[in-house]
Amino acid sequence: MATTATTEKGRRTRQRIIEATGEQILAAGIGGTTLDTVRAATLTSKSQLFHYFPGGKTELVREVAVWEGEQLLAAQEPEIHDLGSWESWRRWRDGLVAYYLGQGRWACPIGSLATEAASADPETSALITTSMSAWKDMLAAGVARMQAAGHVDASADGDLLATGIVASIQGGIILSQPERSPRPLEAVLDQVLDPLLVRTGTSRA
Amino acid sequence: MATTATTEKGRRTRQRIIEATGEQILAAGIGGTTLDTVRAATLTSKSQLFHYFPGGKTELVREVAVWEGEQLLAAQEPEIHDLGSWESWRRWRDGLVAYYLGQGRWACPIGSLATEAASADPETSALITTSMSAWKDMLAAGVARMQAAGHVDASADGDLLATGIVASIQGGIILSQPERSPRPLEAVLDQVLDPLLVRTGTSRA
DNA sequence: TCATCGTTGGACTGCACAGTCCATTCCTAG
DNA sequence: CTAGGAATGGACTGTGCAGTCCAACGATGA
Repeated sequence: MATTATTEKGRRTRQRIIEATGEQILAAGIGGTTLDTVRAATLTSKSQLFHYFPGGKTELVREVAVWEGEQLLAAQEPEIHDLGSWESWRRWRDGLVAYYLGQGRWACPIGSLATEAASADPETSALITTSMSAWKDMLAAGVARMQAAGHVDASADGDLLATGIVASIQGGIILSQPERSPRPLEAVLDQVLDPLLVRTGTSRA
Repeated sequence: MATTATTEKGRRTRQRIIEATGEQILAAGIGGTTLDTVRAATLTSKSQLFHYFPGGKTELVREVAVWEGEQLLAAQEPEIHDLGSWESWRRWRDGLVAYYLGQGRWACPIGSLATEAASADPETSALITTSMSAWKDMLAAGVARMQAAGHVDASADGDLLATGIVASIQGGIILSQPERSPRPLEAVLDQVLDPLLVRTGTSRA
């Protein structure tokens, strides 16, 4: 498999294709993204697309899924590695909302891929699940840190809580999308983060 | 516009087309649903599709969106009109999970349409928003009933809470989908319903 | 019984788009 | 400066699919 990327130049071209495709998918969905529009946006040719992605569109979409997954986590640095205090959670929350806001479009690169790929390409679907799990695990680690610090009930199921947070983000974005407003996302995030943010030292029965 | 449905027979055919299309969209997405597969599934002909839906696939999808919106609310009867007690909320919650479970596939007819249509057809997107809002409003009314009965803080923002619930459902399903398990959905639902179910120590086994 | 309108059948058109193929240019090592 | 592999250009093919068109069938009222 020495085919796909050998030269530095080649790697950059390949990366350019992935990123442009990601943007188009975010804006128009997988179905609304064609190899021709990608080609136009990247000033490449058809042969390059198949040179770097022999598996065609399917493979390209998969690479996009992986890339977006990494980007999403990267966008949450450095807070995602902290999350050991209420302040850190809040900064993380604000940063996340800002990230989606900066996206221009109210859609999660991963979430939108998830729904569309689920019924089309199981392998892409699996990649996305991996991303989601990694994300959830980092949040769960944060919850565990809160518990270790005694800020949160040790009896709470951190994994379940983290799952709820991720789900809330996804659902919040779905509702934010048509409204073109961060409100729904913020509303649901605040609700689900409540147990982490609210109890300033005192626990709520 | 007497074109679309005059006879009883015609109306039934039209409805059959809508429902079959809905099923296919749920299973394969809008992009994965073609007029030919719909034609095959309904034992109709191309001309019938365009006879009943002169606007073509676009119009058909819109009708599906409306229909699914109604179905979703209908599936929550009669609890959705109550929601004045913890028990009612719990029954509603269980019924909803059961509904999605019975769907065979972990996808919300409305939610999956939402993401895919958002970037393709603004009008369909608007229809879905309407459905979502109606849904949210009914839940908000339930919250208000809980408040009126003194079961929930009167100071809570019912509309925001309802938004959070809907968002949680959508997000929960996204995560439930690849896992093929109701867990994530249940996890997030329980978290967001917590303020409604937990208060004043009664119930919540 | 005929006339009219709704319903149905299915062949046909046109296009958008994934994927193929070969020719050409660019880069770098030797 | 040259040979070979990588990178690029772009014409071409095949097909899946939305949408068109016309011809036939069926019911209902006059």
